[in-house]
Amino acid sequence: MHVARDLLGKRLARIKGRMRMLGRIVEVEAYRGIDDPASHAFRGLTIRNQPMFGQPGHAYVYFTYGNHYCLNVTTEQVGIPGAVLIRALEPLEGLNAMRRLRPKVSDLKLTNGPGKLTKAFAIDKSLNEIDMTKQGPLYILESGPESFEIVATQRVGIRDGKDRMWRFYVSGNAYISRP
DNA sequence: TCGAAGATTCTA
DNA sequence: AGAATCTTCGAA
Repeated sequence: MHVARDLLGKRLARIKGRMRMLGRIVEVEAYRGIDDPASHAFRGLTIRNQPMFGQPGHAYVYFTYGNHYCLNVTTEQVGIPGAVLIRALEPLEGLNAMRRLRPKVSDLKLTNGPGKLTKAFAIDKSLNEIDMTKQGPLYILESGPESFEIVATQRVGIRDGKDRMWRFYVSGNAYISRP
């Protein structure tokens, strides 16, 4: 599947006019509720994790380490927390805009991490809770038939919950955050 | 109200 | 290997 970003480029890194960015989802991680100690929802509902308890198919964007936004897509029915963290994309369209937003970085490193791809796609908390199942500023697209192997590993950057193999990536893809 | 940690990234 | 950087959370 793909992530699409449509923006009107109002002096955003000097991008003018209508701009569209597209990336293929090549790495994700799953997060759940009170049964998942690595999840933001582990200790119940808070202001930050509210979207995780909301409608499925919506964006959950959070800010971390004082610098970075991370993009999740919610997965479960209302009242049941769950989300998928988008960890890496393969850039497909709008490469020039991404290069503007992440200067001095090779194309391979444009979107190969959760904080990097939000920077390259100009995603911040203003897009929190947006419906990603419908065309709009940020949405998910079916990518048509593809053939690839999926690798499952431990999730990255967590303390607890390492026993779960809930990180998934496209085998051999060059845009993975780490091998 | 305050202290600590964090689903990270960049630089040395 | 270590700093940067600030929001969110939970305990006091």
